[in-house]
Amino acid sequence: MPELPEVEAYRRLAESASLGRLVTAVEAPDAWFLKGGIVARDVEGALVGCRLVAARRRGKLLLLDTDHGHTLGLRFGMSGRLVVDGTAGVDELLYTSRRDDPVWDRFTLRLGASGVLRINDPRRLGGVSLDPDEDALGPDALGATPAQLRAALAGSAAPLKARLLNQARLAGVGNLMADEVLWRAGLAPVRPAGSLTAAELRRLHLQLRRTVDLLLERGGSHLGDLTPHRVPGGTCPRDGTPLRRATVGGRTTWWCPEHQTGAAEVRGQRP
DNA sequence: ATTGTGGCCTGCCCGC
DNA sequence: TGCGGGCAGGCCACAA
Repeated sequence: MPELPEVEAYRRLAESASLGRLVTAVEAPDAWFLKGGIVARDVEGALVGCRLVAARRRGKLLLLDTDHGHTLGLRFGMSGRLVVDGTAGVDELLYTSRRDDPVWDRFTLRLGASGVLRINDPRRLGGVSLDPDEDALGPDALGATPAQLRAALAGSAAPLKARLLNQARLAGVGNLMADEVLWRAGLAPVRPAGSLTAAELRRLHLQLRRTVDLLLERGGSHLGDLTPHRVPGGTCPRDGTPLRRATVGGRTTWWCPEHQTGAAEVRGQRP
């Protein structure tokens, strides 16, 4: 499930392997994969004959800039892989096939005479857009300042985790990383987002930064310390308490009821 | 406005 | 051995 770490790996791959190259053709066999009301001809018209000049990322959105001013936006859903000239951006993804079946190539750029940049996405949950509205996304989770994190959470009655997953508020955190960050910060996902004390906000910011760095280093959002324990019967790797499972913010959520503190404890009560 | 829900899509895994 | 039902989750439309 590509979250920030995977998409950053894709960005680095695109940057190292595709910049400066000429787009010679576009293959978009799946109309569903084109978002924002565009058709294959639109993408061709915007990109063929251009060179790729920058590979940027905002949250889970990969942005490829061209020298003619257009920007290609690539989304990977949970099962999309970026492959450039046969090199995949990440080794494996959780919750999807490890195979690289050509029929799952949903979008392809031909680069130069023989190069290929393509999205291989078994479940078609990703998509491609032209000149996407980057400011529809909040600040990137990588490098978000304490003030930006505070602003993303302030005044909200929504569950803390739901707010962390809201890409318009903070871009890049997905389900697994949210559980990992909250576990590390010792905060219950069901806490109202706006209920955090200043000390808790500092703790959350610190652990967000550390977790993003760690998962970037390890190379995947599924490589956190909590992830292996997000299974029936799983226990907290910190204190051994049986983990709790519930749907929070519409997603399967696992947390430790012992050390991830809830609203009751904030008010000085023990559950 | 904010918050919650369901559906998209399809491969994979479990239990029968 | 094959089959069917859950399940996974990023994102979006829609409802309250």
